[in-house]
Amino acid sequence: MPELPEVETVRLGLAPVLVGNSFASVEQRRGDLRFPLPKHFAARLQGRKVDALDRRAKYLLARLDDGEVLVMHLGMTGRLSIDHANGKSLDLGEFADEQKRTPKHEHIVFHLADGTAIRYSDTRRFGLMDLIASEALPAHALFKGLGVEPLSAEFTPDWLAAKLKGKATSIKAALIDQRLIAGIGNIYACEALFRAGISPIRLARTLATKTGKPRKATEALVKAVKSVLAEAIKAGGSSLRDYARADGRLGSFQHSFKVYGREGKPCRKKGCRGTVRRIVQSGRSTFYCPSCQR
DNA sequence: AAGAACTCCTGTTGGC
DNA sequence: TGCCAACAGGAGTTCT
Repeated sequence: MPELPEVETVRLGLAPVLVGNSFASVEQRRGDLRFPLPKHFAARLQGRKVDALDRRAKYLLARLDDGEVLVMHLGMTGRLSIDHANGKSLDLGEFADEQKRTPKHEHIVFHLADGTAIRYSDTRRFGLMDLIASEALPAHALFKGLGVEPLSAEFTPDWLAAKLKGKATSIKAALIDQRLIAGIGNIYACEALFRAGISPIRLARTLATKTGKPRKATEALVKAVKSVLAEAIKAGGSSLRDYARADGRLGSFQHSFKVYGREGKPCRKKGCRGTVRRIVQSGRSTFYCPSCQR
């Protein structure tokens, strides 16, 4: 579900209410999400102040005043929504009387000192939360293997070519491999490849020369990845099924999709008469235009 | 050891 | 209408 732009949008929406605030209490309605929640989760959060809210890949990192970090991953259907104490929450209206504030898939509620509540719901429960000491984060299993941030200055054609050199997998699979580039998921991989005019089936190693130097296409791909992610963040992410911003508003980047979810529809590239196709690569749908993506 | 397949979980959708 | 298979912004684990 949420990829880098959606997680970043949630971070931007959450930071103003969370940073500088503290946890008055935490309601934990089950013992696990994808994995068991950490021992004494609610108790360890109680009274802690949030010093900063960061993002790494698709993880949100709430840095606490005791040196621990509240790590959150939204999985496919995880959703954080702000429930302002004064006035009604935009997200809660639908649950009005019947299910009185305990919707079926709302698993955790963070009650903040100022009366605001932050509600975490996750239908499929592929999300995760953990509490990890700040200094232990880089070496932690969840983080130590993560690749480069695609919007950072580190992500360059030279860097990418060096990583793709000799890779036998498809470029699409390489793009969503979090050990290489951290934060790209199925949608933005498809959209970036379309922008760059590169076929998702193309072998990753063909994006590098024999000596691991970038080609024209490598440069186009880096540019495409950065631009599609930046534009998606500006649009507040993409809202398809479960994703909404922390304040309940929807993102709008789904209206800018050129290939994702458009199987059988005409290619949107100027002058191209192709038709968008859907194929399956390592179990995930890939959408692309066979006529203008080579 | 790299790369692909399988797995977790629940809900929705489309075809017969 | 009902039933069932396919599919969904992810990623750790297990196979080949």
